[in-house]
Amino acid sequence: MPAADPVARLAAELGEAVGARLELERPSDAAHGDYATNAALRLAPERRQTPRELAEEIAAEATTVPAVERTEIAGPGFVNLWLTDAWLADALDAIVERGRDFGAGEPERPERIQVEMVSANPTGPITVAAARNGAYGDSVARLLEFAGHQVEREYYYNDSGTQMEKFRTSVEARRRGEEPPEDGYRGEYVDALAASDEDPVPRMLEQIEQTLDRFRVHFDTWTLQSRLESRLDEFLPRLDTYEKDGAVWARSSKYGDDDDRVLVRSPERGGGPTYRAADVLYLADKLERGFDRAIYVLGADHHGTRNWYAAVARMLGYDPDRIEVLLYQLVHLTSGGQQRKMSKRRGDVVFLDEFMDEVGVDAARWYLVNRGPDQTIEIDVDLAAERSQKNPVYYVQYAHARIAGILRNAAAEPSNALTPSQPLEPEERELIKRLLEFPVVVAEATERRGPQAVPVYAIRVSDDFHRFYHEHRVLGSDAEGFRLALVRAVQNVIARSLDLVGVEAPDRM
RNA sequence: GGCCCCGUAGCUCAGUGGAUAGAGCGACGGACUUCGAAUCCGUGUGCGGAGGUUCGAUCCCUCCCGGGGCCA
Repeated sequence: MPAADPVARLAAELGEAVGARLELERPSDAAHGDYATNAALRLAPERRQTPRELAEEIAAEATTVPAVERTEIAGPGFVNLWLTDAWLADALDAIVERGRDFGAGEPERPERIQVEMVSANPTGPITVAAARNGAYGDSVARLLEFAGHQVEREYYYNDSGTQMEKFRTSVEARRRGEEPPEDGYRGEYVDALAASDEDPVPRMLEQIEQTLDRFRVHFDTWTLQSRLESRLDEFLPRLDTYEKDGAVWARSSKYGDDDDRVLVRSPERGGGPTYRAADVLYLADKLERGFDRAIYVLGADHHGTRNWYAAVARMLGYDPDRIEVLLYQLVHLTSGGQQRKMSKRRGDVVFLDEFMDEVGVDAARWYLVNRGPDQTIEIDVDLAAERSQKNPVYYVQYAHARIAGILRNAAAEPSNALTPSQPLEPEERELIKRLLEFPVVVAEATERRGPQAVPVYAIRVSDDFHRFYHEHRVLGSDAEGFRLALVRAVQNVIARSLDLVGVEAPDRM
């Protein structure tokens, strides 16, 4: 736990007084105090005491800590704690002190991490499905950076496979005024590419990069599959392989995969390396480049590759824990209550650019990372496009803009120093405690690779802020200086939360 | 047939061992002479089913039912 986290410090202090490590959580019901601990329930068996007895002892010890105003034992053995206003005011100071870095991690050993994402072959514009990959992967990357790691984002694509051939053939067919082949690519973008004589692949890549830049996903490196393929001969001897039916197989089942896999096709089948061979080379390439950890962000249809990658890592003598495969489920769009088709083949797929045109970049990012990766997303495009109170992304942004408004109107020097309200108003206490959750929220979101916790949290902060704002004035109040510090801290946390999921925090709306 | 994901309010979804399970949308009613009403306040229904582990299960385990996906 970072030392800058006041709650963690308090938990440590209490733990010392009690003689055991304990955790504090915010009870769902305010009647149960500011914080509560279940330490008595956890420790009762090993201490051979009843939970209630132990809770009595813990509660008694806890009152020796200055921050604790009073305690209460409840339920089967919870210890509920009420904290002094002074502690909460100090905690706010600590938050303000960190500024926009409040909640940032300080890992003992920062890692160098590669996040490879999107990686759609340049046979067409980025789709909404691929955009979920980018929204998810980029948010995980931002979280890891905020946690103190060094992150590089990479886009990998196959510039030489059969799909690329098919793509080029399709464009060429259009240039001759013909229909693309049966299983080829079609659609307005193919016609547009056919209108010029240039190689369509670089142009497509350029368009993809532009789209993703607009989506605020920026890549450090772009890697071509063809660059790796030349190294196959170098790597085959390092793998556990055998020949069967004229093909070269990896004995991956021995290393945890479900089956053995073909690396080089038999001469009758063309004799070339399979995409699995490219997987091997790419995985080795990543780890050779010195990343402590290589994260793959893949659609759930690739779930079978998890065991395969781990097997490859083992075969090559790498720690498989350095490889991480993050999977996410599909995206469906609905508008007017109707589900939109998402088939690429039929050409009725929704492209990310259209989606952003329709709902805006902020809403696009928000709605694509708003749900857990394991959850199939259904986005109501009509709602997402609505710039109103109905739309949570604007609800959060509005809280930020409202605060910016207060700060604009504030005099250079507050009318008084950081004198808190006496006593603290309930809305102020709630708001401070909410801000104090932030380091835990981001740490867990990072650990679980679950960025959806961040927007969910941002809504709660905004809730608490709007309620505070409605009840109390900042400017001209007896606690003006204190409240200015409070709302500035809220603004910082909202801005950071939004930034972690790639959404802007406007000062005006 | 094997594997993966999901099943929580009318709808879309949060909630990965704690107390009386939350939010948005949809519905209805109320609040602006004051820092931005894109705001606030109020009104309702729910953990697919059956066992098990645990002081305690929406959460972990097993089986069943239902939806989606991948492979064969």
